[in-house]
Amino acid sequence: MSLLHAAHTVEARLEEALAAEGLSLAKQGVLTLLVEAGEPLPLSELAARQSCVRSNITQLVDRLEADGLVKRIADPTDRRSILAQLTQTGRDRQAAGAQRLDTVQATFAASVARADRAALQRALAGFQ
Amino acid sequence: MSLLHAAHTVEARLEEALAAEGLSLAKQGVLTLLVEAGEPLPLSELAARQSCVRSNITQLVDRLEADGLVKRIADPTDRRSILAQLTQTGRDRQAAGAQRLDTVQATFAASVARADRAALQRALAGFQ
DNA sequence: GAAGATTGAGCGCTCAATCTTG
DNA sequence: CAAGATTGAGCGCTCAATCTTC
Repeated sequence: MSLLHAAHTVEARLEEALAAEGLSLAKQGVLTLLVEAGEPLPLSELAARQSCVRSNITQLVDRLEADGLVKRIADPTDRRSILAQLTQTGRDRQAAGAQRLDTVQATFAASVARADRAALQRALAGFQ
Repeated sequence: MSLLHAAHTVEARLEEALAAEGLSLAKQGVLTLLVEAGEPLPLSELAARQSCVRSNITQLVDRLEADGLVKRIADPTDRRSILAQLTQTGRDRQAAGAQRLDTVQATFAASVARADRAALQRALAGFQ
């Protein structure tokens, strides 16, 4: 139960760090998927990988496109599908965001005693 | 980092359990504060105890009132203040919700090895 | 002026309904 | 008919602005 409280605290700090780049965890998540893929991805593929609903991605990409971080392009192989393509700004911003996240993550990791780390991993894995 | 994922999983299950009573974690949180207080509370007091913004409580109480679980009444000691008062339905529903939460919580607690419990508590506390 | 509550706008998420293309 | 995307409505949350009361 303190799990929810702890997660809320951690999430708030990560959001705060990303806000310095004009990003959010949701936006950074999509940008990172696109960077890792190395090519444009269909919106439905993004939804599947984020295990969320398609309409969520529609709106998220709306905002990413308004920010100039992503562009919608047609899928040559299927006219129903729409691909999300990173812009150069999007690529740069993702890298900056990842850097910010790493810093915060290191702070939290340091707060967990070495002896507790394995137990924490085990316990969290058990919740899946 | 798997912390966020685990918390999301747990939260989803708790929400699902409360949905069976037409409740949510947010609604149950406010109802529980009122039950524990044993008397009507000012909206700003609810916001303070949930450590959230006042306008959040305004809208949450709007929905609770629409559900017939809570009533807004005037504060006799301060005409700026508005008190949230439980209805009988609200009291009953909170008890039912608490029961549902206990069940789910027991399930998760059982999934954590006894040996890992102390370490988990320590680690989570360190995140505050 | 400061503290109470509310409103409007926006983010992130869900669901149900719709429209186009396969 | 099924799969792609979108729209509209709603929950839960934040912030900035407003209005009333202290």
